[in-house]
Amino acid sequence: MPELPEVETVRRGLAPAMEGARIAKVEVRDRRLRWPIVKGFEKRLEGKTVDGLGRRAKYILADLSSGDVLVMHLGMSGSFRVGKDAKPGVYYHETSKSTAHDHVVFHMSNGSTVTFNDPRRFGSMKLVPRAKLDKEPLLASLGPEPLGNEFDAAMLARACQGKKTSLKAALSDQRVVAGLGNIYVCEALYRARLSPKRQASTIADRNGNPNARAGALVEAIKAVLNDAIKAGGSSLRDHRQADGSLGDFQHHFSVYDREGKPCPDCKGKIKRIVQGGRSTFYCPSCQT
DNA sequence: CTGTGTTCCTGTTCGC
DNA sequence: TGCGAACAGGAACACA
Repeated sequence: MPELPEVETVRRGLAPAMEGARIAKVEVRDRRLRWPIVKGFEKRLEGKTVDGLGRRAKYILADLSSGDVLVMHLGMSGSFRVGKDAKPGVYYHETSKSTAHDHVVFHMSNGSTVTFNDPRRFGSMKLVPRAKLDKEPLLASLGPEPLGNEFDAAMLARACQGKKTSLKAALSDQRVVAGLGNIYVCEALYRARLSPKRQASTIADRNGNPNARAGALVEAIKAVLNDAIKAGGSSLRDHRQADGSLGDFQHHFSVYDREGKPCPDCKGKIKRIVQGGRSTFYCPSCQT
């Protein structure tokens, strides 16, 4: 659920509380995330300063004064909340009276409390020495950042060259382009007027050079991500921003979760199909 | 190597 | 109203 725009929104929400601040204490209330939080995790963080908060694909990266980087992923249901001077073990933020699923709490020296909540526990936290970050398996095979200058039609076409799989599957593959998930793949394909069922290789010629479809797709991806970040991300279900407010990009969805509703363009019915076990929403008449 | 299917998990929604 | 089934989805992993 949290895709690139949501993760970027979360990063921006955490920055005021964490950047330049020292981690005074770490409480791990449940170590069972996607991978167990390792023994010694807390001690390796306590007393260290967060020099900067960055993002790569759907990962948030906290640069620490110790030379470690804290690599965090929200999984599908992960969220952060920022509070002030919370009482340990009582409650951790004003926006919730419950500590259910509050798995990790960072008490910052500036009085802020940063709480990681994740009901489904698909999220993860891992400490990696900065010098080894480029070798980190979680990050090493990620494709280009879609909002970076280096991501263009030529690069996307090359990544899709010879691919027999669908455009939906290709864009969902983090090795092709990093940070898209089910929602923004659907929305980008709609904006580019390309069918999710189209073979991925058809955005390139036989030499891997981009055609007009590749150009349209790159522009659509960048536009939809920028629009979503501007709106503070989407908040399907209960996904909140770090300050507790709700993003509102879901009100701008053209096709996602709109089965049977009219296409904004041709007014035909939006269709839902299943690809790779996941729902795909698209307009069969506009998207070819 | 490539492409596809399975699995982890729990809150929400839906049909009876 | 209550209850079980279906569904949601990021990404590692297994497998053909």
